[in-house]
Amino acid sequence: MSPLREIYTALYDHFGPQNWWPADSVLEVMVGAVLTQNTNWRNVSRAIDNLKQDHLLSLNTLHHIPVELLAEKIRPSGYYNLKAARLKNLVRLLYEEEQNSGESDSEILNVFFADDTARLRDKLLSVKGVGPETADSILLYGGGKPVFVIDAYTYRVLVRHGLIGEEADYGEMQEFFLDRLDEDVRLYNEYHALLVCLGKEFCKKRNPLCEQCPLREFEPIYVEDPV
DNA sequence: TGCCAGGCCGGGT
DNA sequence: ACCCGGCATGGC
Repeated sequence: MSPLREIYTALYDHFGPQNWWPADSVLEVMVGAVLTQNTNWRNVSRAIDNLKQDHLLSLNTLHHIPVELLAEKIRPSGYYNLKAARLKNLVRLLYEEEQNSGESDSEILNVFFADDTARLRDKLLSVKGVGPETADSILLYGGGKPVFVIDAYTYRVLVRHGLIGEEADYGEMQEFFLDRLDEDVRLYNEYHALLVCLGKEFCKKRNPLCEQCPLREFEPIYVEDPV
């Protein structure tokens, strides 16, 4: 049995189902995916609350709001000038390319996601400020596509348990999972969420030994230069 | 108090 | 092809 399967079971038994993404709409998933870049979710949550309170969480509004004002609203999420521009870039892809000014957000987004996954990924990656993790999060958690999301925690877990080399890049890690797991959106969803859950509690940069971690039985190796 | 957080881009070598 | 600094708030 693949260690990936056993690791999943251990995480699931320890943390239980995560039912990601924490959002009320597909658009909120996409906005959250940008705002959470290298940022604690607590701060992202505040920024999204600001947008909701001011009724700014719609494609039309986000498209027309001045970028400076948007930046002010998402301030708690950090890198706010950068992220405001990135959100505008992403919304422009959805709002203008789909040319559906008369339709609702959900209709526009349904049309957007009704496309080949690989082509969707390319479209998302063409947006300045959307990299592989943000694109894949949007595909999996927003569009329900069978894509495995890799992040810094995933990298740490794989390296610290000797499953992959330190030089592994995003694509190699993604391939590592896809080669060893059945194609299953539900599984991909829970697996990444569980890895993040694990990371927040047990796999931060400074505690490479993870002695209390639910994965301590899976041949953890000491990493001299903590990744 | 410094380090860290669910990255990504652009410039330099 | 790498490597690195910049981006920025809030929690512990």
